[in-house]
Amino acid sequence: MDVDTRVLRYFVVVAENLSFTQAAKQLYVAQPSLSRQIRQLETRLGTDLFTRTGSAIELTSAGKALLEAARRQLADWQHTVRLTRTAAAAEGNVLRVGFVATGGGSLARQARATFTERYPDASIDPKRFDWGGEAQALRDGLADIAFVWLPADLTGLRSEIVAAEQRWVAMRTSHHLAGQEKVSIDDLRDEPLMWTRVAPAEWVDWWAVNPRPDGSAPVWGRENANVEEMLEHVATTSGVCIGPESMAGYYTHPDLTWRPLVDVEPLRIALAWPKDTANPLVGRFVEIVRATR
Amino acid sequence: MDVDTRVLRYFVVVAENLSFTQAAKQLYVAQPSLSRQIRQLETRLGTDLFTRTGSAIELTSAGKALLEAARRQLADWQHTVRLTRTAAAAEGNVLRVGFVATGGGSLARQARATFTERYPDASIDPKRFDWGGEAQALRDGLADIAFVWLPADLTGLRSEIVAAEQRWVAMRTSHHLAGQEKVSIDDLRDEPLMWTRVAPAEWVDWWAVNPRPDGSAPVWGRENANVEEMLEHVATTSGVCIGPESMAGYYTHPDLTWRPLVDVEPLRIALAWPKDTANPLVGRFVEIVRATR
DNA sequence: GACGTCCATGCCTGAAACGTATGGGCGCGG
DNA sequence: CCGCGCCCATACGTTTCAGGCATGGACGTC
Repeated sequence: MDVDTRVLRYFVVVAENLSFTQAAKQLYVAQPSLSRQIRQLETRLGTDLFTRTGSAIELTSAGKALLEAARRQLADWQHTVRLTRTAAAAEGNVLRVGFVATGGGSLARQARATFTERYPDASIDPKRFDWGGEAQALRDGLADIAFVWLPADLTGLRSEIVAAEQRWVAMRTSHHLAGQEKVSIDDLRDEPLMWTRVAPAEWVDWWAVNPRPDGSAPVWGRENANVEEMLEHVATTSGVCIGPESMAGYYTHPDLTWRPLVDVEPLRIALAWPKDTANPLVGRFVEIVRATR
Repeated sequence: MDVDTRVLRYFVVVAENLSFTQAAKQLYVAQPSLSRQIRQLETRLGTDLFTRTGSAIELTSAGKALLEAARRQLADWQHTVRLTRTAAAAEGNVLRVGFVATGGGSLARQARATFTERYPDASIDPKRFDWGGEAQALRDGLADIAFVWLPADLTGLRSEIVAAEQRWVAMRTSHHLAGQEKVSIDDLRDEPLMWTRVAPAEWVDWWAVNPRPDGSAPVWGRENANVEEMLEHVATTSGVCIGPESMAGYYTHPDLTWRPLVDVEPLRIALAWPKDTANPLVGRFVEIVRATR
């Protein structure tokens, strides 16, 4: 009997919520579609997975058995995808280094230089991801190792903090704060702040310093998925954005002015990689970053 | 990334044959469809699984990694399906006993009587399968235990031989061999013999006594999937069929005559069940069959 | 008894898998 | 050297199915 992992995901979410309606919202599908998928799964298995007593639903013993197994099955498949993707890179003696925007900054560049010098047969393949995407990329096998901006979900990964950077603020050059030499978080009280829906809420709040020291909430500006989109918004609207110091150096722009944000904690940058990796270059890169730091 | 187990099966067969064309024949799909499925899998993984050099194809290292994992994944899923289906039966205190045609014969009937007497809260659910389907039914979780006719593929199953039966021949009452009291395998040299494509070739050959003692091959008659279809053919054509002695007693028919087949080895019947079963009734049934034998 | 909540069903649409037909590259033998 | 066969890729039409929307029916609550 064949099955799609999508159906298994559906089943797990329904079983965890014990509600088709709630699960449908969580999965961004319509409730009837979900009902039909689960019903079809039951038909093909030849046994009911839920008891439907009018409004509420409950797991049958078959459903309980499948829930446990489906979770394992999904985790195994994710693992398989990662190993398969990694195998190709390892074969080609390539190390895919994931990062966001400026990633690990100058530390990353130095480490790369040392790496290419010490291992001339190997090559580094930098992979840029959208906000908050580096950690998931490691789990999905789209990168072998990554410079991860904290906070981040590091489940299933090994990691160590390798750098920290002061946070700076970017604004239009004509912005009234551009005249100051440095900016306080309190100065940003009424400034629309760029944000994203592609990263977890925790990530967004950390960058936005939400809540502010005085307990207030930021004013939210335009939504974006990555650094280019963000800076495009900053250069063309009245909003501002916060980024690490290296961003001020790497993303210069005539219409853009960067100023240090003095009274917030700095960005911590971790080097992270999957607990089980088939790429032997990962360990070597970690060594070099450790020595470079 | 989602995937259907069907695609994984496709990939495994292609990888084992190292040929899209051969794999397509084996999977009963057209070759272009197979090519597309694999190509899509590669696209979604973001890495090639085969190197296509004109005619021949070869596994990449990513392909090798996936092959191993996909085999495991498919085995795990089959296992999951079995456990899920079994859970429902175990919950209902039901033991699904698989068999083919007359299955375990009188031994099975006696064992069932003893079982229902000793465990009045439990119930036995007899499940009839087509030729050669009992063993696969155990692996698929469609039965908890089965009387399996040998030869059969018992991979993944525990089993013990519990009975043997003389083989008999059935023919139309007007058939010229119906006059004899017993039949020799040599008498069947020119008689069209019923056969099936739903069971493995090894199974069919064993029943047909192929090759015959004199080295010849049987004359093949009508194809069928189970005992009713087979006997329908025998009663209405000039062909004959071979079955165990109990079949002569359980499937009587005015147009049908059964005669013992004297010079062939008897049918051996095994009691078989999955190595890991969640149904506690399995062990009890095994005990009873052992004591009954 | 009216209303809200939740799951099931009917109908339509769009995507994707499948089959048939065909094209292109490669090797082999005449 | 050319034709032929083998094998994989591509093109196109068809069918199947997942998904969305609208709606019905059962149950609980106020």
